[in-house]
Amino acid sequence: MVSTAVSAVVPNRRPRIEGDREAEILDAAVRVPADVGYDRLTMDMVASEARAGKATLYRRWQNKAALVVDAVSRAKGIPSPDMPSTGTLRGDLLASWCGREGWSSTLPMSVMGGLMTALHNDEELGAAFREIFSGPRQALARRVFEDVRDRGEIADGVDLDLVMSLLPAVCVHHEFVLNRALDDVFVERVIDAVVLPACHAEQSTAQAGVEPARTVRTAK
Amino acid sequence: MVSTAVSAVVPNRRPRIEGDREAEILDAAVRVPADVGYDRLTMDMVASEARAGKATLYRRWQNKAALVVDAVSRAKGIPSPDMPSTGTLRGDLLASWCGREGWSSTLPMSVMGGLMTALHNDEELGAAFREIFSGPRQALARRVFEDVRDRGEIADGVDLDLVMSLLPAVCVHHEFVLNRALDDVFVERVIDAVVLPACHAEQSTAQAGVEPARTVRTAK
Amino acid sequence: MVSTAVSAVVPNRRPRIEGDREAEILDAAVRVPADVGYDRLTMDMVASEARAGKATLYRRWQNKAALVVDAVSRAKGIPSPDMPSTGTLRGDLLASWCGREGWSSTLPMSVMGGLMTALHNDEELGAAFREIFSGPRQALARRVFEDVRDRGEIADGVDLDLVMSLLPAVCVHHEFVLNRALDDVFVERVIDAVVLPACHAEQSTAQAGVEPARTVRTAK
Amino acid sequence: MVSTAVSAVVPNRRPRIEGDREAEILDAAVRVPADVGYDRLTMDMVASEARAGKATLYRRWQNKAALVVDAVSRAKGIPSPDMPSTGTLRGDLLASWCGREGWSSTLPMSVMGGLMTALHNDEELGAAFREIFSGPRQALARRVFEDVRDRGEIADGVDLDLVMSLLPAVCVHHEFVLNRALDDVFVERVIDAVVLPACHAEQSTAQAGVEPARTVRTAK
DNA sequence: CAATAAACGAGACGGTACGTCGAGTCTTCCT
DNA sequence: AGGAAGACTCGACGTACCGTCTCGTTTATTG
Repeated sequence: MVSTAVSAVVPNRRPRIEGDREAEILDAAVRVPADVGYDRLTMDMVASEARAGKATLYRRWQNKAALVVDAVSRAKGIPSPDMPSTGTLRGDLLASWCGREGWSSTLPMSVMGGLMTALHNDEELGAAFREIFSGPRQALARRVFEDVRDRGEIADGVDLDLVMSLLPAVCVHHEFVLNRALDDVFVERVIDAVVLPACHAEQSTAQAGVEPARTVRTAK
Repeated sequence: MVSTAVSAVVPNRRPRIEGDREAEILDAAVRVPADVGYDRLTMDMVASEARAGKATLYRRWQNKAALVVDAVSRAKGIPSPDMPSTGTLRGDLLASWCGREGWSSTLPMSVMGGLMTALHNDEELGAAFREIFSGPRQALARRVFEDVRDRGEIADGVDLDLVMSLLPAVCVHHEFVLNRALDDVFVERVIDAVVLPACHAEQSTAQAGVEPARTVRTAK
Repeated sequence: MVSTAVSAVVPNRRPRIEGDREAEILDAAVRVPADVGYDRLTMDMVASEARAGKATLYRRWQNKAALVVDAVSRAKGIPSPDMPSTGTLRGDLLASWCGREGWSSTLPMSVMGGLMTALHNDEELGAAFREIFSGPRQALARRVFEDVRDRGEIADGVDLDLVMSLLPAVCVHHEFVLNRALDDVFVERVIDAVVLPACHAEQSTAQAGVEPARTVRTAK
Repeated sequence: MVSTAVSAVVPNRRPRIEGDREAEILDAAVRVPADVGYDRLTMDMVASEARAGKATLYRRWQNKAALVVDAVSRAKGIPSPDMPSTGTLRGDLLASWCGREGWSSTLPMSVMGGLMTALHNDEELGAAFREIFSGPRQALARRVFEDVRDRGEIADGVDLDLVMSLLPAVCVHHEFVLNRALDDVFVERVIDAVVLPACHAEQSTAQAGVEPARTVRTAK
């Protein structure tokens, strides 16, 4: 479990100024690896950058990965939930994904890449990451998409979880698998060519009549 | 550059059975980490599993990541290029993604997660990975999609590269970011709800008249 | 300088029961390490054993070694100066060294071994130790030996300081260097075979005529 | 167990030049702490002085103490067993204890003080120390004393082990407990005033008739 | 009796060294 | 000659303990 969660749940005996030092350390942790990347980042670097003892680091975070997850989450900030609607799904997506505040500006994208290993090896850490980092972002996205559906812009029967994940999925793939730079132009194209069509598609099982999937699957 | 390329281009001094030992080592490398994941895999493990000296490993591969990339590529195998067309895009996709031979069966998905770090930190390695692993798969997919387009099943103006990447993108995101298991049912749903709609969408810039993106972007 | 001196000299602002708490802590310090030895003893152990804060410990003693020196001194107790004479040197030595009250019963001999390091590295601490621990014992011994000499049992010209130190020296060597258990039988043998002969020896420089040390020393 | 013993007993699979690197490291270990003392000496210091990895140190020695014991033993050297007899016990003792080659020159006396802790806490290490360091010295001394006894210079019934230990005992006590510098003059005085009288004393149980120890011990 | 200020318990903190582990290199021996 | 075996350097990891510091909380003396 990551510290943020812990300090929120467990009422520490001595509240202290509460999270004071923690914040400084996380800042330092983000400051340091901006240029080095996750696994060239050492705990000693963070410690000396924050003028902290390593013991202090390990008292609050179980290990390096946990600290970095926390630091990255803080650095990216939780997207402001009071994002004003632009009236259309297209507008909302562009607003939240493009520009200085958008996903593209996720400064430590390289750091996230480095975390993949740890996130997959340590189930608990992965859970913390999804809770702290992905969670709020998904919640925000879901709210946006629900609003839009309620306004009738999304066809009935469309799997909200799926369409919601399209933009992140394509962007992550673009960045990590294809190793291509992400820019606003690309994001816009994806929205127009993928997300909106998926939202407007008739019920996704409509084509079942054309050709049953059974055939293929039984073939294997 | 990774060994496969090297050993293909450079005529090894000692002809030997040619690549014989290499294959054994790669097999060992896949055998070992099936359960441990990339960074719990050590070179010593591979060496002793293959009954080889570490020096031998480093003689053929520049480092651990290069070896694992090679091993994973071999293990997954290059998809057979002579996949018969089923007559529809939907059928072709289901055929190549589902079942025992499909993406879902990519055994060392956990290993790939571990490689992310290395792929991002080492540009050369990333290139090798994309060439050896992604390359053939993308080429195959491209051939399929081009065939389909030539048969008229994909609207004009659709960005082939983009729609081609949709299925992998969503699957990778599902597995790595959401940490959910991939199965044939999910793949089928994605095909129906995302890929096909994107293929049938009218020219992706058509909606520009409805509402110019400019407006929104300037708004932020 | 060690606390005992300090607290005696400086009139504490708040008189309190005066030294009350100090005694409790020293007792705790002796209680704890009975089985662990000096450097497996931690200040936290002492603190929690005494239900005291570490700050309290460091307010009274400069460091761990100072505390342990004090604790050991107290534990051993200062030998009662009113030891009755038995009429012979042999009797006095046996009386003060053997039995339950004797040196052999110096419970924290293992602790003393652990102090060696600190005593040698920290000159000030060593001085305090010699003053608090060795001092009173030497003074007592000196009084005994002087009495005995006055009674004529020790030859003139014998170096009192030297013969005084023989028994402690041999015992310490036995225990620490040879690592053999000390018991009353051994102490008695040393008295008879070493201490008494040295006391009865004619003037120790008498043999200088026999063979001058010069010869050898110049030889080097 | 300490490395010397190990490498002597266990026939290493690969003999190597045998002890090559080990010797270099021990030299470095002695070079470093000459001025700092045992516990200000760190493994990293030794490692970097010897241009060795810490892992190498820990592969050969179980811990810091074991390494230092080995290093000290080597540095002091095993006393040459072919010391020529001077014809008298007094001469032999002076020859072996005084001068540049003597005990006084035991350079790392401060280091030894630091080892006391470890020697007492770690039984195995203490045993190794006594075997490697004390052993040869005691053996040499025993040979000298036996020769002397055979020549008739030591009275019958004298406990050789005891008189043998007198000089070391008094010197160690002088140095460690009294914290006084050891010099040749002091050594000579001890020989004359303590060792020789003990050697010439009549059978050590002779005094039993004078006054039985029982009396005193029952008195307590 | 209430206010005040020192001393206190608790324990977080900076720092330093420990002992472990893995990557990648280098050496020795064997076949 | 080339490879297996494995020792080697390097450097990060996570732990332990020291001695300092900062909290709130007694506690005893004062007003």
